Amino acid sequence: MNHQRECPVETIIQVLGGKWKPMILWQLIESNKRFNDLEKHIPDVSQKMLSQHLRDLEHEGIIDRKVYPTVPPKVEYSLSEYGKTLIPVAEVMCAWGENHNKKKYEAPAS
Amino acid sequence: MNHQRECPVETIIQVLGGKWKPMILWQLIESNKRFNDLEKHIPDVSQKMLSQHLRDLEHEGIIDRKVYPTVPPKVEYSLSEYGKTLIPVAEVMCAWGENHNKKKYEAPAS
DNA sequence: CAGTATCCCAACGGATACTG
DNA sequence: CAGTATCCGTTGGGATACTG
Repeated sequence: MNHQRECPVETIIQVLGGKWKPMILWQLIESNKRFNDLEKHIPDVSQKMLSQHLRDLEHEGIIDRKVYPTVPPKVEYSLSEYGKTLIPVAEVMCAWGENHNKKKYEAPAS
Repeated sequence: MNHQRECPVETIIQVLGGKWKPMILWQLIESNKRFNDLEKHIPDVSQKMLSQHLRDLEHEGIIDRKVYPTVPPKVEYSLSEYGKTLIPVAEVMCAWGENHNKKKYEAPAS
């Protein structure tokens, strides 16, 4: 591990750093979902940002997008095999974040 | 672990999500440093952002700031005990990011 | 040395309207 | 249904100048 210079903690922050990306991730870890499903499960997300974040994650290879050529169209999003490598990392991040929030709530030093 | 709604992956992304914060972290993991040292070791960071990020990290309890009341002033930054809990998390994030970058370089699919 | 203050630009994200 | 296009406000961050 190289801590001196180009350490790519930033990389994963960019991949997960959109406002709704972690939420999208958890949703797709839970089960494959259609665009509309994601909208319903993620309150307050706009179509624009949902669409944009989905394309970002797709381009990073994290999620798969399957289009069924029907009318009306059906599109299913799922976590890719590669995307599954993110799960343990996200769990670790999540655990730290949970503890951090708890700490802030208990001791509102700021 | 609760993956349905408020999962705090976002929390750690906020804590580490400034442009220079991961770099600052690695620097302070390596050794305690003064403001000027950090400037030297982090090329291209502006005084404004270095100062701002340091205060952010301090307020989150990640780093300690020790002022020596000398002339000229001397200020030493260090990783707090609590901040050290971030190290293993950052290592995991770093490892995934490193692999992700390598993958992109090998297979420039995009 | 270790910062602050100010100005400014670019990126992010929300609201709304439109489409194959 | 699953998006895209446009507009617009907010925030993040760079450049420069100044200070205890």
